[in-house]
Amino acid sequence: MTSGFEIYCHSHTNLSDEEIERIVSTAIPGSLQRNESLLQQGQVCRHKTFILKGLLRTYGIAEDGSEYILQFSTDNSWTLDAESYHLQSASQFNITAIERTEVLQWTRADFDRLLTDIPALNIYSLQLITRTTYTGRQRLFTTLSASPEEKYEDFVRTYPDLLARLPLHMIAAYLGISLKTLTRIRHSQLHR
Amino acid sequence: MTSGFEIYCHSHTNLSDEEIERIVSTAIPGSLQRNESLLQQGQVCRHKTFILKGLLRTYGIAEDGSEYILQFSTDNSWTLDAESYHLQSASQFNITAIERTEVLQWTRADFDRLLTDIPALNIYSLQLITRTTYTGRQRLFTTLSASPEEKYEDFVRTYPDLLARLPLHMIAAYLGISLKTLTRIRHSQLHR
DNA sequence: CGGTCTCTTGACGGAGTTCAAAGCTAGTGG
DNA sequence: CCACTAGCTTTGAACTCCGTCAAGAGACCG
Repeated sequence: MTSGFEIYCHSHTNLSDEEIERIVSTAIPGSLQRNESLLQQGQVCRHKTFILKGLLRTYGIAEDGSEYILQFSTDNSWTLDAESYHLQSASQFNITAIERTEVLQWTRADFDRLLTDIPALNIYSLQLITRTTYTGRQRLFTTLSASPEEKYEDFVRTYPDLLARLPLHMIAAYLGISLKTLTRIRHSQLHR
Repeated sequence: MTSGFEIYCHSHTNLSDEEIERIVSTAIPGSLQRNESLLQQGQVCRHKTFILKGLLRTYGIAEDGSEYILQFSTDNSWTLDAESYHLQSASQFNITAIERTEVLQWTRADFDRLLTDIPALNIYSLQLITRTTYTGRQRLFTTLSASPEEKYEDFVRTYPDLLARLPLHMIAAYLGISLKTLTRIRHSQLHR
């Protein structure tokens, strides 16, 4: 059986078939219902997760109880709370399924062993974390500098495919604006 | 001559004296006047930079010309535009000295060789980038969720030492609020 | 078909921004 | 060493955009 993960590895890494097979053999498959959580605030993030299909959000809860979304993760990408995973500390964030989601997971111990044994995986991991840093910077700059309208336009440009799969209030929670403002922007853009 | 860099390496890494010496021997020392730039928007970031003493800011310019600060970097820390450095692409950001600053720099080629040859340096680099990712997340969440007042309090808590070294308009540009609002907050906090 | 979730809209209030002016400070050059 | 200037900080007035509250219509799911 050739899974989506194997196809992904072939096109994004230099891993050999044997290496991929070894990686897959230690993976734990799982699936999440809509609204089911992969990780909750206060828990330790014990797995590295690859998303075969579906949609997750990583979010934190502000003091007043409102939700702010740091990241959406969809098909063929990785998700975890890096800090909690590496330090085995309590996570401040939640990761929850927006749609039914199929995942592969690795425990820290298993994945560390793979990293030690497979140099190509190590290189790929490094690329990944580097890219994460870039997009994070970009996101921070936009969040700081852009107006609500610019943020929305940027979101549409960057994630056109997500637009249809997300309720508006989550887009608002991602952009850091109120639902009201988001609706207002969308309304004003119709009349152009 | 034992430089601040060597002392730093001893306390923060597992590098041996010989390794440290090798690293230092390929470094290019430099110094920046107040307001002098290490990197300007559009240039390629050709060096990895360690700050011996001083204070730098990394910032971007929004479309309307205003400045937003992504990061302050001070004594015994590293700075660069990671994306520009790794991809040798044009940087979107500027890095400029706030105070007179003494640095050590390595070219990409030299540092890559060091990384290949010295495993302990590799491990340290990985820790560093991992920590960068954490703080970036934290920053994003605060930027999204906190009120201007909370942001300021958080800044004071996190960087008490920087407070005295920075003009207020830079703190405002870091927090993403107007100078006016920052003054108002500081004023209101006096009367408590 | 009933209920929950989602989206839109209106009225209102307020926090933050912009613009402008003026006092203060510190660094520079004569 | 002093005078001067440029940059820094504060403050005021007016405005505007965004958020909160509230209500209602529509869509989707069980």
